[in-house]
Amino acid sequence: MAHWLYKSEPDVFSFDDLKQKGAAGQEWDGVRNYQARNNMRAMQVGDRGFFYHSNEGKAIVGIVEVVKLAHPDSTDGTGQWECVDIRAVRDLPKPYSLAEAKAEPRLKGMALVSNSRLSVQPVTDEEWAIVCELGGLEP
DNA sequence: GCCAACGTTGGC
DNA sequence: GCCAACGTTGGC
Repeated sequence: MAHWLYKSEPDVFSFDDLKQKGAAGQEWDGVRNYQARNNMRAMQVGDRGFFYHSNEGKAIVGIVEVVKLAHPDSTDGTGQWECVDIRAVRDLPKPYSLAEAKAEPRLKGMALVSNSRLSVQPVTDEEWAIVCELGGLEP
């Protein structure tokens, strides 16, 4: 099962906001970047991902799960943009900051560190395990 | 608030 | 199809 990372400015839409949406989750709309869209097209229902707060917080704060395959973005009039729906699974017990990720040699290749502008990123299994562990989750 | 990095646009 | 100009993102 593949892993992902979603970025959001908490001022606009935070992990708490996603938790409010409950089990049905939230359409991850508004993404207007081809790479990010392609990543979402590759997602399967049940794929887990990290939820990252940009600007304010700058940390991975929670775990999310894909609940609906990529479909046309309802906020898009052109039909060329798609998105998945995601739901909140749980908080990361210890939010894992960008500064920590940058200082962790094993995460040098992580997209969050090396390509910070991509809003929906793939996460390798190894990166997933490292961040979960350092974020205080049981293996 | 500044600016570097990146993606997109549009003229040629 | 190249590339300069522009807009946006996001860290600092």
